[in-house]
Amino acid sequence: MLEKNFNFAEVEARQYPQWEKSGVFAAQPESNKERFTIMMPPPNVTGSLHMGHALNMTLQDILTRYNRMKGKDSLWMPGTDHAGIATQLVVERQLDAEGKKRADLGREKFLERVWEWKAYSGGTITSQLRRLGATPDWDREAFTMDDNLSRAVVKVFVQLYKDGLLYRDKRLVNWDPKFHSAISDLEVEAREMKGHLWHIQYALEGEEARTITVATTRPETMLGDTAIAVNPEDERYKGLIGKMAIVPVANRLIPIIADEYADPEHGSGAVKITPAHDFNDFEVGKRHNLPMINIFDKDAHLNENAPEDYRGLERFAARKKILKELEELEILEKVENITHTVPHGDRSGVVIEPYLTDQWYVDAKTMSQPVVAAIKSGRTEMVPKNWEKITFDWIDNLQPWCVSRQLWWGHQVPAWYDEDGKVYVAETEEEAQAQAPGKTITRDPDVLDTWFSSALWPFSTLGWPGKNPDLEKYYPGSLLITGFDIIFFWVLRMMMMGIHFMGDVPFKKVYLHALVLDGKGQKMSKTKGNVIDPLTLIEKFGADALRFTMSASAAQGRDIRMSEDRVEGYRNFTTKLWNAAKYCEMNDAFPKEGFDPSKVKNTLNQWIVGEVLNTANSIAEALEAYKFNEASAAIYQFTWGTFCDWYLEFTKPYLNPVIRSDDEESGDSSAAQNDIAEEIRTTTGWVLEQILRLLNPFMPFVTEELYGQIARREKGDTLLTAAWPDYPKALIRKEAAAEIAWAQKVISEIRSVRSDMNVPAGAKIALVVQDASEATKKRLKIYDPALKQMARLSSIELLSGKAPGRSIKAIVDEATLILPIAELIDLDKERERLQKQIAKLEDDIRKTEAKLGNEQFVANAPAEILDEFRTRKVEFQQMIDKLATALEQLEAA
RNA sequence: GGGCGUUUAGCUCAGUGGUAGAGCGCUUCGUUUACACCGAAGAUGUCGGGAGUUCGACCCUCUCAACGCCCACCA
Repeated sequence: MLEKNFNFAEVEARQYPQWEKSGVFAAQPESNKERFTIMMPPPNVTGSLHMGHALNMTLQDILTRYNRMKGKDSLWMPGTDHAGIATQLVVERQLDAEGKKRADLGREKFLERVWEWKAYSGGTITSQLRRLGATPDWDREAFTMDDNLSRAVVKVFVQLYKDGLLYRDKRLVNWDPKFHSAISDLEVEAREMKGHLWHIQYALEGEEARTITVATTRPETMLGDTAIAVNPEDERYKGLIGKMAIVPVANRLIPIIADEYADPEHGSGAVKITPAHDFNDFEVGKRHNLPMINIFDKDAHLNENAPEDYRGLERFAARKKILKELEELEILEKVENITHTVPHGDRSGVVIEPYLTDQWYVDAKTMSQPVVAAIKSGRTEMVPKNWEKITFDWIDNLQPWCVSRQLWWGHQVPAWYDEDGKVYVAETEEEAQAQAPGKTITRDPDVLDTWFSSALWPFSTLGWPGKNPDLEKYYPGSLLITGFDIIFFWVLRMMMMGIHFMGDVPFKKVYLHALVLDGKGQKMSKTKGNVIDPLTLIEKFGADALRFTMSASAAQGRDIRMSEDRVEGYRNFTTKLWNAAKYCEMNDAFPKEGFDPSKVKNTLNQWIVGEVLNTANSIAEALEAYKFNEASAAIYQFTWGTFCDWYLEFTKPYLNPVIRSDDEESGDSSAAQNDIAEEIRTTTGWVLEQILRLLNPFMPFVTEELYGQIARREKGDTLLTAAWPDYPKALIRKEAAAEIAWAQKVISEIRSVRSDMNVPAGAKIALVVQDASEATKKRLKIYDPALKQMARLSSIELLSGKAPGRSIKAIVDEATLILPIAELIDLDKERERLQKQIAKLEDDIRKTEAKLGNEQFVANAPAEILDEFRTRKVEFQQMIDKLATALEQLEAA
């Protein structure tokens, strides 16, 4: 017997290890089944599960399970990422707490610490994925710093260097003064801030009375000025071009140059040029061969290129000091309050400094051209489609990708330098040495951007650069599911690398899902303290409920607001299913071997069997189109709304002898009734089993448990290996569906009337049908037990001619409901109800008539629409007539 | 500044060129042997404003507004 409630905690803990042990998560490279490959976006190895993962992983697991059931050889490749900066930061913080710095330990010891931390916390995220019920091929779990993946990184680096797509260059980078490292454009976050625009007068050489005014938001950088630029068309300054100005405080001479970059409309029209500390100025400087004076050190403190009393000052302290000095010199012409965007490090949170250094760059622009082609030709398709355009726009403005980081945790750059600074790129030190005979070489201390190694994920995890049969079979992947927030960081870079090294796109489709926000629509973040922990929800409502919430919320193109109410609602759904199964068990309604759903005779059974097919089709169709919300809605609606609310209720009278015994008029022999009951039991069991299969990808735990205990309680197989139902079209029986629709309508109407008339719940009423057609009579007979049970009727009587005077009627097709218990009825209320209904119908008729009276409509509307309007009108009129009769009779009473 | 998205029932959100939908919440009723984490019935909307295309617009076009996100070097 099933327990009273679904104990999800117990079931989850018991089921998962069994699944994993059974080995069905594993791909089957030897099989010749059609394959389904999906690469898990590797989470940070030392991280823990957040809502975004829960969404992302649930969707992947649903499709993996679905495809596995469809009989495909499914590879869901799991793994984790070393997450360079993030992980190094955590360990540095730990050291900090011990009062140490990473420099104290030295590189080797520090890396040992990081590996220790990885060993300690690295299992968290993967065990949490198991809690969620995810079924990737764990045996293949990869880590971006595994030996073979690291080999791939080196190989790629060297090859790109040889191909001229990777090079070392001295240019401005986004420098993070806190991490002492370069970061990529993508890791810079522009934050809007209040600031000032200072107008400063620079004196001209030789004519100290004349000045030229420049405007700047960063006065401290004037110590590195090497020119003033004015627009060549700017009449105000034409005469000054070629003259020299004096940088205040620094007392250095700089030329006044003409450059289009200076916008006469902006500021004073003259702009100071600081090539070493501004991206635009850098370009201007290159155009005019200006010297580049770097005035900062790696902490963004002023260095020896600044006047002596500024050296060592932090940049903002320097700003204060210089402003004070300018004021004293009375050359601070004015100060404007402005809001502007200031670049910040997305992880460090400090202001990013454009900084002149040597770094390694990937020629992303060149490499992304084939990516554009692949997307345009449809070799990789993005879902939703609008991301494709955004992608193209981004690629259009692509800058070289700075891939070196001045960190220790990561893949060390495979480049060596000799005493003269000449660089040797090679896979090993021996090879590098061979290129530099007789020289002493030292390795580049920098490591690569985390995303460099994850860009190789689709093939490095399959054994590349080795010759691995897996690579042949599973590349390119069928699908990538990830959040749109890492489309530039990761998706496109995988495409660049995949196309370059594998000669083919890494995946055929990319499904980009939205972000998970908190209940108020805010991004979840630790600093805001609004993070909802998926593990908490799993503990409270079960993994199935959380998974279903994720799936049901995943409409395309919209962020998801996470609310606990919704999870609770789907927890209730698991309970509902559990109880339905319990009901089946109580009624011996189990699936039977050899049962052929297309052979059922009873209308109810024919109908439900067709509904199962419709539902299965809807789910499959929705999943193939990545409409997870529609798929979820279909199975939810069928299970609860169709199976539980209607089918089980409809069939109860046939299964329950107590209810059936007071039905003596149905005319069926008890043998025939037994046959019906038997068919219902078998069908019910079959439907339950289909629900368990269809729902399994979404709610694996509860379905597996019920499958084991009810549906396949003797054989002990599992849904993991069960086939996705493939039904014959013959299951659809239109006539049966129409019959049941009629019965549903009758029952709903009777219920509605009962309720409106305040008939006490316990009181049974009679349905008296006047002048019924033969078809209606037949139907009434077929659904007699169901009508009595579900609409709480005492009897159904057939009358011809006028109904008894003191009765009240409501209309259900031709059926007339008569309530002989006049005392129970509030006449005024009933009159009001009828009048209201009539008024509404009359209004509907007016609208319909107006429509049909419109010549253009009649001329242009398609036939079926026109017909619909005509029948509609007739129906409305019939109902009004019947209601009017009822009202008449009411008045008579 | 550029781009994108959103605006539908009290809340969270689906949705389609042909008389508006779900879940939650709310109201009323209900201990009928699966289920109160339940069942039945019900109320609530000029589908953001305006204009246009169409026989017909919540859906297509334009425009305005509000909110959100992304991108951007304007000193």
